[in-house]
Parts: sequence; structure tokens; C-alpha cells
Amino acid sequence: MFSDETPVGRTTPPEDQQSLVAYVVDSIIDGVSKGSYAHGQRLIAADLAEQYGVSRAPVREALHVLAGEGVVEITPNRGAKIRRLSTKQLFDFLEFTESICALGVRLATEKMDEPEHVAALEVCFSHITEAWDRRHGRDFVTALYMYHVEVNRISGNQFVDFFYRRPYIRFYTILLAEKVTGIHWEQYILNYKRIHETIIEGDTHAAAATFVSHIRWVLKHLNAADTA
Amino acid sequence: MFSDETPVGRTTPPEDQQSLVAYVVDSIIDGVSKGSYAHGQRLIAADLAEQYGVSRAPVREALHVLAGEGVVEITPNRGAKIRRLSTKQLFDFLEFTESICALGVRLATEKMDEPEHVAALEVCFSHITEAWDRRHGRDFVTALYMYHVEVNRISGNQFVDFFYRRPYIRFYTILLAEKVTGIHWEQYILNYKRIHETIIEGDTHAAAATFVSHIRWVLKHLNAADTA
DNA sequence: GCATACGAAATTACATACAAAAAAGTAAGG
DNA sequence: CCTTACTTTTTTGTATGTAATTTCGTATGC
Repeated sequence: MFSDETPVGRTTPPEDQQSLVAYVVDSIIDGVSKGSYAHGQRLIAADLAEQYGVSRAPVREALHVLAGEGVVEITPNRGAKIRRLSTKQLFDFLEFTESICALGVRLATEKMDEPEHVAALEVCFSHITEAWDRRHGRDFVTALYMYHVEVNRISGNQFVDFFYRRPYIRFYTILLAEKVTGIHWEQYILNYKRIHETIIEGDTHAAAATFVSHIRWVLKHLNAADTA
Repeated sequence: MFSDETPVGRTTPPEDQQSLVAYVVDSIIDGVSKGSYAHGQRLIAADLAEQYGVSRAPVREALHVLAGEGVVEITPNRGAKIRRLSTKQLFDFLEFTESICALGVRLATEKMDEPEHVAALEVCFSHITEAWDRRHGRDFVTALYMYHVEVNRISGNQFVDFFYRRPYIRFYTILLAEKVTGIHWEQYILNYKRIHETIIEGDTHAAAATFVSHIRWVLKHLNAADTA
């Protein structure tokens, strides 16, 4: 979407991590997000082990975590590959997360009688506009993502909250943002201003409707970009 | 929900499996589903290894898959536990999957001009009624689950399809069914007859509405059972 | 020139070994 | 009798070894 200005911080050294498995998982997710690993690329345990300075055991365990997450595919006797996603699948992913986020938005809007919830959302939204003003792509996407994380937290539905924070959702979200072209970003941020306003106003129906119509708008443009 | 009539087939021997990891994953999921493992129970790698006649390596890898799936929690240096789910969380899970299944239903209904889709759904629905007639709890839940798997497949949204077939969805669905009490199952099957009819009729709006109102009905009764 | 068969290298899957951390048991002190 | 410190046992996390499988390069036959 935007050009990527900062080279993105390298992965944390193993000492700071809780376990080597977590370190390797984060490193791989990070590597995929920033494009170090191509989709469909084979991940060879021994190579990764050497690269990250650990043995094959934690690498294999990390790959199995990622397989469980749905970020890599493990074929018996054929090892792990980064899951390849077609544009169609990313489109489907967006349509899919629409349902989840819409639920989060609907439930969170009902909780806007609590001033602290409003305040928390205001902070998150300020991060969106800030990243937008700086035209910083990755930060913008991250801020949008974090906004929904907060919405889902406020929603009170623990499963929505849990689900949306899963690494693979994060991963697909970033991936999607990078693939999206032909979107009118000025309109996008305007939509979000409107969504944010309706949420904090506490009008459940309006918030859900506004959000859904925003996603429909995005889907429409994505679709157009795909078939073009 | 119902009494469980059959003792549920034991896990497949390792020879039939593609890999020991897959075998252990299936075995654990199966064990959790049928209640062999309590929620919050610690899973000791060495014990599982001995139990399944394999070494600790594939067991640990299986546990990491399940951690990625969200079925077990791994705490550094403290091993793996079956994720404990409160009634509230299962309630949230149902509310969550409503959104997904509703999307699947909406999209699938649009595809009912294909006779083969209708036929496929008819088969799946016959399994529901058959299990219902036999009053077989596990089969009934499984048939309902498989119905939605088919709906999601027909929907054409690959992500919904992918997501709903994840082991942990299956796992939570079974768990939920076992916890649900105070539901009027006669009404439940009537609702599903209605849902099925509206889907195959191809009326998108009606199908979505019927399905959502069904879930609302379930949620209402669940809620009542929870607070009672 | 192209397909097929063969063999070497690479890679995986699984088992085992060992150090570090946590848990459990035991004894001393209040 | 309960709490606390220490020791032992259990369990985890990581590294390494090995057989089986796959992959890749090469040569052979058509």
C-alpha cells in the first residue's frame, strides 16, 4: 500500500525470549510479514536452526505451532511450507474477518456507557490518524489492527478477543494490506472516522451498519482490483 | 445433552497414520472430546509418550500443534495444559461461530442454483435427522457440524471453509454440546428443518435471518441456563 | 532430444541424552 | 500445628544421533 519507510526492527535475541520456540515462532512470523520468506517457500528445519543459532528441536516445535496456527503447512516427510494465499483467499479472509469484527463492533458499542472504554478507543483511534498523517503504511495497518483488538476486548466476548489476537490473523491482516491496491485511502480513513464516531456514540445499530458498509466498500474495490 | 450410547472408537494405531505427530494430535483431541482429559489438566510429555508408545519428540510437537490450535496452553518451563473454558467462554464461542456460520449460510444460499449443492446438503441434513431419530448425541452434534462444513464448502469462501474445519472448532463445538443443558431439542431440530428449507430454496435474506434467529434462540436459552 | 531408471545428497521424522528448572517431599524451627 | 529452608525427584527444554524418505543430479535407453 504505502512505501515502507523503516526497515523494521530485527527479531529479538533469544535471551529476551521466554523460550526458543517462542523466539523462532516470532522470528518466522516476522520474517513472513516483512517478506523475507516467500509464500509457498519451503522452510528447512536445519537451515532455520543454523540461522537462529538453535538446534532443530525447537525449530521443529515452532513449525508445528505455526502449522497449528495455519501459517505454515506441514506435509508428512516433506516438511513445512509457508502457506500460499491466493488473492481470492485474502479476499475471503477479509470477508471472513468482517463478520468477526462486526460482532466485536456491535458488542463493544453496547459498552460505551463506560467512559474508560471510550477513552481507550480514543487513544487507539489517535494512533490510526497519527500513522495516517505520517503516511506510514505498516504503522497504519498495525494501528487499525490494534483498534479492533481494543474493540474486541471491550466487546466482552472472550472468544472474539482471543481469536483476533492470534498470530495468523495478524499475519494475514498485514499480508492483505500489502496486497491491497487501488483503494482510495482518503475515503478509507474517512470511513473509519465515521465508524469510530458511531461506536463511541453507543448507537449499536448504526455502528454495525457503518462498519459493514465500510467493509462492503472495501470488498467492492478489492474485487474490482482483482478482476482488472 | 444426550446420554452417550457408544463408547467411542479408540484412537487409530500409529501404523495407519501419516505421522506420529498427527496420531498424537488426533488422540489428544479425541481424548479431550470424550472427557478423558479434564480441562486445565496438565499434559506430561513423558506420560503421553509412554501411553502412545512413542518418544517425547513427536509428543512435544503434537502439543505445540495443539497450542497453535488453541486447545492447549504451553507455559514456559511448566509444560502444557488443556485449555480451561468457562461457560461464559463457551457462550462466547457460540456467539462467535454464529457470525461465521451465518456468513457461510448467506453465501451458500446464493449457490443453490446448482442442483449438486442442493443434493449434497440434503444428504448432510438426512444425517442430522437420522442421528436425531436415533437420539444419538455425539452423532447428532457431529452431523450438525458436518452440515455446516458442507454449507461452508458450498459458500465458496475458502477461509470460512478452512477455519470451520480446524480441529479446535470441532473440539469446542463438541464441548459446547456436552455442556448445553435446558435446550428444547425438539424445537432445535424444527429450527434446523426451517433453516435447511430456506437455504435450499435459495432465498439469501430469509436463510440468513432464519439462521440468525435460531442462534439467538439458542443463546437466549443458554443464557437462561447459565444465570439460573 | 526426451523420458526413465538409478544413485548420491539432502531432509525429515523420530529417538535418545543431558542440563536446567520446577515440583514435591522432608526436616528443622517457630 | 504451621511455616520455612533444603534436598530429592520429576519434568521440561534443548541438543544431537540415526534410519527412512524424498529430492536432485546423472546416466542410460529409446
